[in-house]
Amino acid sequence: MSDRAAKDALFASFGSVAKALGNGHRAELVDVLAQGERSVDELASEIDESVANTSQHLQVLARSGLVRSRRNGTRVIYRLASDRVAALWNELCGVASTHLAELEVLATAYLGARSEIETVSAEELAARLADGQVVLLDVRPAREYAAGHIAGAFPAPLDELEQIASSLASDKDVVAYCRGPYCVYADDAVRFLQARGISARRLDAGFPEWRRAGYPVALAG
Amino acid sequence: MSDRAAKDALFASFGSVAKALGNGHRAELVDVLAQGERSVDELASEIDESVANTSQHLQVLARSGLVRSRRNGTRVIYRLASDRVAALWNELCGVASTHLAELEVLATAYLGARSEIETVSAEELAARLADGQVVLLDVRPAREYAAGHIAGAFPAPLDELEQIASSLASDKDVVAYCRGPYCVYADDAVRFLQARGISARRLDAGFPEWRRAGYPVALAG
DNA sequence: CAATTATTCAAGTGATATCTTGACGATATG
DNA sequence: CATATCGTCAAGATATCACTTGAATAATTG
Repeated sequence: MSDRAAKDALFASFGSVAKALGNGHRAELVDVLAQGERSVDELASEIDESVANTSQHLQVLARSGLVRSRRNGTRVIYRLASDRVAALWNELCGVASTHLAELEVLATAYLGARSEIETVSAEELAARLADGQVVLLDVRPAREYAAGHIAGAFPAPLDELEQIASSLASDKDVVAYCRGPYCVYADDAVRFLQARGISARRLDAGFPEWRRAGYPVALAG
Repeated sequence: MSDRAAKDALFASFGSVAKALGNGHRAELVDVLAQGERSVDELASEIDESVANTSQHLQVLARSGLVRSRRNGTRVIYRLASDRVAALWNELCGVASTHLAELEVLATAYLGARSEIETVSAEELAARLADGQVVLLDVRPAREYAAGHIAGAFPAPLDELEQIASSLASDKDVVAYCRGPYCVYADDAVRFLQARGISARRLDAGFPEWRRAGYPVALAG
């Protein structure tokens, strides 16, 4: 093989990994899988696609090494190949939001105007958690909290937020977090709480980023 | 717009950035641009593609925000939009090499067996440079050295390596570096020096990674 | 202003991706 | 073993991608 052919093959191989992420549905699959492993069926309903199509997208991700699968009874469970994949996804989102002007428009269309939603950095949150002056709410679906959450966070899935809101001590800051910076859950929670007179902020990242940054977590099992 | 349509559009937009990297030629363009800005013409000959095709690939990269261009006389000069793009590319290569089994085969086909080529980490190199016990050779093309190099490195493009080799003091360690871990130049240089009885090692990264890691560099202008 | 150089554009062709549909395979359960 | 569930496979329609070719445009030079 000539040098050029070998070089082309090498770069095509790097490219194939990017190509695997280069589809909205597959990107969303990676985003969901960053929260924890899922069956094909669950993933399909999460991204609102058919099972057959979802399965095929998962196989594309698997062929490029980004995800792995195992069988559990009649189910096949997919997971990210490693934390590095989540880190890559995160970096990709960061680059996109930095350099792609249209992204802000699309994010606003999906998430709503965020001007009134204050954020907290991971660093600040870690410090305030240590002080015990903040109530931290994990507003993701219950199973994601169960799979792992920020140390000290309370489970507060959106459909239970009403009851939880009534029991919040008024002398503490409330912070909500969810899957990541482009997830609606925390925004929805903050707006909900603000509407009831509770001032709340959102963590500017999600659980996966928090964990990768080495801050304290509580993991399942 | 429904939530689902908005969400699809958002993730498709993230995916579009990955898609831009999801082609071997575009990946190679990003790899070259990580060394510094280049004209379309230069890039085309670097990746052995037609100018028209290269131009079109560059426009794909530009549309996804990964590169920018400016005109200089009759030439159009492209550059990476920011260091974050190089970091993303680096992370992508890392994930690919970690999770894609075929990559090792392809890398060996292009770079040759690396078993006899010892590497040095950036950390170790930085320490030994401070001691003054190492001769550091930048074996990239001259213009890349000129655009910026590791502080203390000597220019040693491959076609001048013969003369340089004869003037190397024998009481110092020799380390070569080039564009990155998948660049042949440093491997070729180490093999060349070894064949003349000079024991040499290669830096396990390239100049872009060194610079991003915050180690000392000398930049043009 | 004509000629030159560097780049982009537009059109066309073959290859690849995406999604749908219906059939098939694997595992568990009565 | 029959049946249900979950996932994958295979085939086909449509859209998009990659590359080539030749023409068009932009800036510079004589």
